Amino acid sequence: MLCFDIYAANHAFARVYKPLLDPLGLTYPQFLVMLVLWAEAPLSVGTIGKRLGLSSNTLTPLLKRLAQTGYVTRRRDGADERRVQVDLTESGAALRERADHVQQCATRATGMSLEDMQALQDQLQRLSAHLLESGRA
Amino acid sequence: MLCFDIYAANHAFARVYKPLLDPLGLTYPQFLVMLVLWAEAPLSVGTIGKRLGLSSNTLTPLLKRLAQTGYVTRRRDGADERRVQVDLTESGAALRERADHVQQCATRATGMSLEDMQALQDQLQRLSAHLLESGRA
DNA sequence: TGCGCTTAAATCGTGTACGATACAAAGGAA
DNA sequence: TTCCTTTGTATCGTACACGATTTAAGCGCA
Repeated sequence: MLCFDIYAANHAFARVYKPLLDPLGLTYPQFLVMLVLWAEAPLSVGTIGKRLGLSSNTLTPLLKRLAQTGYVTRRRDGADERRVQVDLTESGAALRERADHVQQCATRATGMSLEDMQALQDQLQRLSAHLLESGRA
Repeated sequence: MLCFDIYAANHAFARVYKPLLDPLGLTYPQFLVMLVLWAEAPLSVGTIGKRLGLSSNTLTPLLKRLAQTGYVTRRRDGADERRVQVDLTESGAALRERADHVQQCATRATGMSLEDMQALQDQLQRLSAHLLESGRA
């Protein structure tokens, strides 16, 4: 079963990342949120959720922990008081360099060439698109 | 990032399976455990864990829920009282037919040919093996 | 026989995930 | 304006996932 192998690969990645992320004070999902913010910040809770496929019920407590750790700030958008803008702190932005090293370690751990990795990513993206599409039908 | 795409694909699968599994009274992880048991039963808690990469701290409550639903039984192994043998009930074994239909729906939802799917599974299995290997080094 | 080491489950605390719901702010129609 | 609907977060309850610890059952060896 394909779902089985993806489940296993996801676990395997989480296990590779955990010892690398522990010194940074990040969990694996928190790291994924930071990846999104390093690419573009500030972002609203909802926008982060769209990028990761998560909703506020998961993100709100996660972001509160990131804020408590001191990597992000959360404040109401002045223009639209419904929105909460999440931004990087200086400390959160500075973490990016150390995170790059984490990525390199993780990439090495896959044992794959960059071309194979890119091909696999393309396949997975097509797969996800198909699965989500069929969910709406 | 590859980890990102695998994370997304795993979520996408969970979302496809949820509406299919709800009528069966199973969650996605519970379904994975049932897959293992349908392939071979009875099995000890530890053996199920090896197949799925989970330990007793996750499996014990999950198996208790499966037992409460009436799909499995849990009893101490007479030969080795440390072990708990998990076996299918009549109802749990009978569920297999309905589950086959779920698998067909999910397979269709991938939008992939059987050959492509097999190739992707092989890649993922090699990837997981590499990741787990590098974790021990 | 007895002592210690290992192994198998269970338990505990923390942190995701998610459906359902609540609630306040925004935006529109009468 | 007033009401109604939509939108963006937050909250609640249930169910994984996992590190750390606990407990009990084998097992080995002096």
